[in-house]
Amino acid sequence: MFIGELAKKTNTKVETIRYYEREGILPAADRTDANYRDYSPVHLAKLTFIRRSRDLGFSMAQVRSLLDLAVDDDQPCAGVDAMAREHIINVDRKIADLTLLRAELSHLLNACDSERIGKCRIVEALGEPRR
Amino acid sequence: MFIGELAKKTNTKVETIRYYEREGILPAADRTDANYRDYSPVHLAKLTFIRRSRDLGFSMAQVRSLLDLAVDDDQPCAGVDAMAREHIINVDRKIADLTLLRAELSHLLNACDSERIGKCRIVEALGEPRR
DNA sequence: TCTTGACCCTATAGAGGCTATAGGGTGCAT
DNA sequence: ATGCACCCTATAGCCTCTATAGGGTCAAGA
Repeated sequence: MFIGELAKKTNTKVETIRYYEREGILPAADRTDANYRDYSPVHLAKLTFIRRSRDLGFSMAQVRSLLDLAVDDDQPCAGVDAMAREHIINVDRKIADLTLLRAELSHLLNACDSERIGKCRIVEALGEPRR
Repeated sequence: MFIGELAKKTNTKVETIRYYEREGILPAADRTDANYRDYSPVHLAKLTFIRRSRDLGFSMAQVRSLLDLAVDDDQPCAGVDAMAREHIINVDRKIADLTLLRAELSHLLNACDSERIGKCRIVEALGEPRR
């Protein structure tokens, strides 16, 4: 399949796919006589993996090491597991922060409804150094 | 406090602080006779807020607008109200996204039966197109 | 057969948000 | 007075894409 089809299937911009190839994160595809990239189902799976990992908030470097871990059949679980675990901690912290911010924002709305502008404490809500 | 101390306290690079000042998102500090920036606790809270917000995925423009809400002079209620409402929608969407992501990550963890080496399905799971 | 239009190619530049480097001043301890 | 860690400005570069310019390829239709 050509790059456009791969792009559609993985919901990725064509330019981004070429960028991934330049970065060496997606293996180069075979070329047709007309020098078109010709992708295989393996590329599709790998790119899907990359995109999904990026969506889940892993950095390029992390995706790289996830891919490396995937190649090594011996101990993939421990490494991948550890990365996911660490990531979950971050996500939980973010959800907590956003919930705080949300509360302050809706407080602001209520203050407004009661005709008196309340003090906005959004900075106070998130302005404290983390415990 | 000087810029280095502020940097340490907020886990921010000195260069980044100066960048925020140039961008007008963090107010300029007073200067000492030697032209050193001299920061107050107010700067500390504001910068902490900025960093947290950025970490939560708000763009610079969004952080700017959140900070505008915090200017507690009597602004026209309607404007503040509309802005706060908009941000709440945004925050709710972020919370929903992260909650989903959290579920997926913990699903990933479950897919890893670490007792059985070589049977890790995390990698497979990431390579599947999204249902 | 010739043209049109959707695709493909490379190379390069730009955006957003930092981060690093060069070249130099400040201030305190030894 | 000499180090050394810190501060200053100005400018260039990095990361992850995304867009643009300038140009080939190919199937379908006039």
